[in-house]
Amino acid sequence: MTEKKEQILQTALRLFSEQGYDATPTSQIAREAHVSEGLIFRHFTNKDGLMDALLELGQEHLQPFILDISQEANHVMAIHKIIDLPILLFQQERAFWTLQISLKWQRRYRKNDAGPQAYMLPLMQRLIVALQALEWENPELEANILYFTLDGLINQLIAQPAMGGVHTIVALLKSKYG
Amino acid sequence: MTEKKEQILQTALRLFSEQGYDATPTSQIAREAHVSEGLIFRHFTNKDGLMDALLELGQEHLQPFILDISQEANHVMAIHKIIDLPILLFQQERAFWTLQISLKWQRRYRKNDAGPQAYMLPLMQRLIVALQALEWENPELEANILYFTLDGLINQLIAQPAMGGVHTIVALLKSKYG
DNA sequence: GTCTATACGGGGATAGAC
DNA sequence: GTCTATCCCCGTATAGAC
Repeated sequence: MTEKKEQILQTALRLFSEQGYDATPTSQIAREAHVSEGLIFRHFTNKDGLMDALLELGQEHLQPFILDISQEANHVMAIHKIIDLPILLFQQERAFWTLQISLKWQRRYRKNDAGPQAYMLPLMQRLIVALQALEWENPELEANILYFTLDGLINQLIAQPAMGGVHTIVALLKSKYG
Repeated sequence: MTEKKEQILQTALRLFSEQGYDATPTSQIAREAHVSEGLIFRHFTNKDGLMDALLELGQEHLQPFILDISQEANHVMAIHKIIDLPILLFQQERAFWTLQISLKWQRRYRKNDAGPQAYMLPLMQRLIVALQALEWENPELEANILYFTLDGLINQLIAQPAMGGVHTIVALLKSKYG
């Protein structure tokens, strides 16, 4: 991975997440990455290829978190880690997340229909198991509800980054589950 | 409002919500609305004007629901009506909602930063009052959490319309609040 | 109100030199 | 690996006839 190639990825990630995929011309990416436009196509074939590369990178960055939670033996800890995930990811990989989430709504990229929430499935499984173990009455439904809540939370974080009181909300949420 | 103008609006709403704003050329709108491309610009000045018209229409369609809930005197009923709103809106105004929500992620349309969730504020206010009256410990935080949950729910509905078990989830959610 | 024809610019992508 | 120059299409928008 050359420095220029990396620069392209980084710039594209920023611009795609800020402006959207369709609204970001390759010329702008090239300009802000201090790179010739042709180089983008040398490295990534076409604009779609550039996006694909970004999504793969995002997946890789996400893996450790998923793995850690899936393997967490303590049920309450597992739930709390899942609740913490939105803020954690947002702090560390904000642009990646904005991109992933906004992609859900840019239907051109339907090929990733399996993607956007597919990586969440292991977490859902772990969550259901935890709620069962803690003897909740409707583990599946409750898992769904919590999932929605966290989805709403991360959406809010992305839409309004300076949002205050997030940690209070997360704390209250944790207290509800164990 | 002539028939052709209405046809343009309807077609644009469908295509914008299915494909996104940037990914939908005016030529396609014209073709599928069985209208000349020039007519779109006669009526709406430019593509942005067309979008603005759609957003305004969406607002108008939403008003009755907001008003009804804001004026609901019974606290538990108010909460339940708010919980019902996502499914209700989704059934009646699916395309409008897909458009509104996807707009949040198509940053080109930032001028509506006040819009996307601004119309939810009255509901949040009503929700906080209701939770206070029902003597919940942290009305504001709880209102936030419920708001996130409903946001996640409507997102899920839009992303996966055939989703089963929605009503069970809504029922469980209602039982939690009164 | 509506259509046809057309202008104009910008977008993605390629060729070829270094 | 990288840049410059260039192509071509398609998207938005306008002009003018009916």
